[in-house]
Amino acid sequence: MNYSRQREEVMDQLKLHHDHPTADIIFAELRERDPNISLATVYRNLKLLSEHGAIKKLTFVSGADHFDPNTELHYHFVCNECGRVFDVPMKVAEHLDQDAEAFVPGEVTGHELVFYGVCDECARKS
Amino acid sequence: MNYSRQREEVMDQLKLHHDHPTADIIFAELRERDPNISLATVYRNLKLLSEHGAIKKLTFVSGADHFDPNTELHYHFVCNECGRVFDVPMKVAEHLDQDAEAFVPGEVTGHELVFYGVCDECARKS
DNA sequence: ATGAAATTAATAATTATTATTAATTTAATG
DNA sequence: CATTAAATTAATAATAATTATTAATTTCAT
Ligand SMILES: [Mn+2]
Ligand SMILES: [Mn+2]
Ligand SMILES: [Zn+2]
Ligand SMILES: [Zn+2]
Repeated sequence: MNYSRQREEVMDQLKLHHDHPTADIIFAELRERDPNISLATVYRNLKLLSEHGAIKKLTFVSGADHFDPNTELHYHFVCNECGRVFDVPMKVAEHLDQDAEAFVPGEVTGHELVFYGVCDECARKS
Repeated sequence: MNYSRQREEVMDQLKLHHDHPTADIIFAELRERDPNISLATVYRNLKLLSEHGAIKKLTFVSGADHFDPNTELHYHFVCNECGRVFDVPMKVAEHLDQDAEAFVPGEVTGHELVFYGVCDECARKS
């Protein structure tokens, strides 16, 4: 993987976020500093970076994928109203993979845990 | 929600599955018995049925949504090679929602837990 | 400096899903 | 049973998210 200015920009911009942005958000932000960068370039580099394990792709029940610069195993909370994605800094249940292994026709290498609910802000509105 | 023959067919066909099919698989199967059923009808009814809680929509890291006639809370194992989705009949960790609540800016109403790995069949092939 | 391989911007294509619409079906009511 | 308004359908168009194509540019080992 050669160096590219655009890839570095994508990585740097994502690292500024703690709110798990989508590709189009990163694109919109980069466009302000680099008005020639292409949306396909943002998608391609987010894909490459996640395939190389430099970032993490997060897929939830609907809409576009989200991206996380934090590749440590940790959990997320998704608001069913506004769709925002929050980190859940609780202790990771490492034992889960072993627990599951006994019930699975294969080898378990990891897990993802997502909590759903309504965030305080949305609860206040209704 | 009025009765419709097509909706009943979608529900019945999904209930025959233990392998979490996608909309296009249900469509292909129904077409054999009912050659006039439309793909949009399958999508619309899967959406309606899951909104009414009669079935469960499952979204994983890539590709199309999967559907599950079992609405009880339970976990899944996805093979990273073939993409197949297996049930994981381990005990459900009900306490997780309460554990998470302390770390979350909102109210947690549920969670989804997905295990990833390689199924035995795919492991044998490589 | 040279040149092969990698990357880009622009755009086309693809995939999964939802929306539109005119025709048909359902089900409540007289 | 006949009437009729609302729900549903098949067919198809449209949309949203993402990936592929391509010609031009950039990177980087030699
Ligand atoms: Mn995170
Ligand atoms: Mn299941
Ligand atoms: Zn919210
Ligand atoms: Zn497999």
